[in-house]
Amino acid sequence: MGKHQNTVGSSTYEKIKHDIIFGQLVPGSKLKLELIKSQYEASVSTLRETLNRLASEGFVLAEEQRGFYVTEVSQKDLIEIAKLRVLLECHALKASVESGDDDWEGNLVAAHHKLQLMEKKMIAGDVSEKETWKRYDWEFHLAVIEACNSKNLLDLHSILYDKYLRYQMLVFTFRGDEAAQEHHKIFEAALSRNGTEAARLLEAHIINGLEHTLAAM
Amino acid sequence: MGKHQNTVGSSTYEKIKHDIIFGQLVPGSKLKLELIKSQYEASVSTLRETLNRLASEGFVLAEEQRGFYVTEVSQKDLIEIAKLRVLLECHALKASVESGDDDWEGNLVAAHHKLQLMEKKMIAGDVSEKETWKRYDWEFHLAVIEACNSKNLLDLHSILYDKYLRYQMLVFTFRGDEAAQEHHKIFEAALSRNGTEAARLLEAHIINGLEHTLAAM
DNA sequence: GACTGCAATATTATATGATATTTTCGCTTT
DNA sequence: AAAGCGAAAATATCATATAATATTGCAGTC
Repeated sequence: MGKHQNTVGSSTYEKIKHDIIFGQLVPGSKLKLELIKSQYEASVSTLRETLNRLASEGFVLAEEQRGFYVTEVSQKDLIEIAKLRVLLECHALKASVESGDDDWEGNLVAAHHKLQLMEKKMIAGDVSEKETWKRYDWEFHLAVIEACNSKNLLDLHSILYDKYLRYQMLVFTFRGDEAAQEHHKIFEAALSRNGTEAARLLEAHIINGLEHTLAAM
Repeated sequence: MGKHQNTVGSSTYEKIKHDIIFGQLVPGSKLKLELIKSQYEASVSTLRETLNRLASEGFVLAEEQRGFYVTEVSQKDLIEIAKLRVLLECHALKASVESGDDDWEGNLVAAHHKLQLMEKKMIAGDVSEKETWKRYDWEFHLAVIEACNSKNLLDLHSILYDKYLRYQMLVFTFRGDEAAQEHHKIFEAALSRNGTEAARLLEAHIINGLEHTLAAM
């Protein structure tokens, strides 16, 4: 399954989104078209398409007739996002745990296993694979809620996750063993179909991450 | 405060979104660029910007290298949207009722009053101002939750409301007195700062609307 | 005779550079 | 200071060129 050929549009979308989330494009900075044109090797129109998409997802601010800006960050915004993530992700978790089938379980076990391996590496001091860790964390959280049976909910969650991630990357300090244990407990509760408990643990996990990030801002 | 001059981009965005919500553009139909170019009097680039925005909001499906389509409708999708609206709007309501100040109350009273007037008209048989009714309904629901203190939440809600509205318009049959009474009860509970009760009523209101719409599909 | 595979053609989407508007900013004048 | 006036810079829009997909028509095969 080769990754399918990319259009200029979709690959600049990925690149710019990535650069916003990982802090290469600093919050509040102006995205002058001529400037980023050379940086991302795409024409003005293509960039405008991309920036419009990112604007409606909330990563970019589009000011009518005066250009595009990387969305600002603030403690208030982070708190809002964390709370929304709790609301949506816990809701999805409960639904998912109730209706997940064997495929769901298999996927979840695999995702947890991979995440755990990566966490061990990072706890041991190897922080070189930040991006892979991020992907595994994402895949784990997605695997838990994937059986929630609502595409709309998963789509919203995906954007919230990325916004939350952006704040984590902003202050990047790995929470280490603590977060790993939380993941493990969520995993166990979900697998034993204890939705209420899993949701409680997930909420604590997100709020702990929030406080960790807030403290570092 | 005159409505500020519109760019071609933002006005075609409004128009196309409107035409999707109100059914002028039929679900599943292809949005061929050359065709809609003449229809909306904008260039291909401008249209692509617009369609990309609508795609990330979920009103349009963008299929890489094979164009844009009006998002399909389905009962499953409607149910998902209604459930999400319950989740987000009830949450926002409780927060709003807890922290709303005098301005919030004033706004809410005004919005409810206008909606009530319009509902009386419509119950009396005048269905000519569908669009105005829609706006007042929106303004009322927004007024209730506006003090929730989360821009992120309000933004998500706004899109969900429009998606829900699209289904209502699809089968348009006014629920009349029933809905009007529900609105009134929600209003009273919110004003008397009974968040739990107001949320319960709001949930019932949305679910009743859902069932009404499902039955008519 | 219907079906499959392939090549030529037409249609459509994507991407670009050029042009028209609008905003920004420094300079002058009051 | 504040307001008014350009020149410069940036954004918004467009028409066109390029690349991809869909369609059609024709051979060869079962």
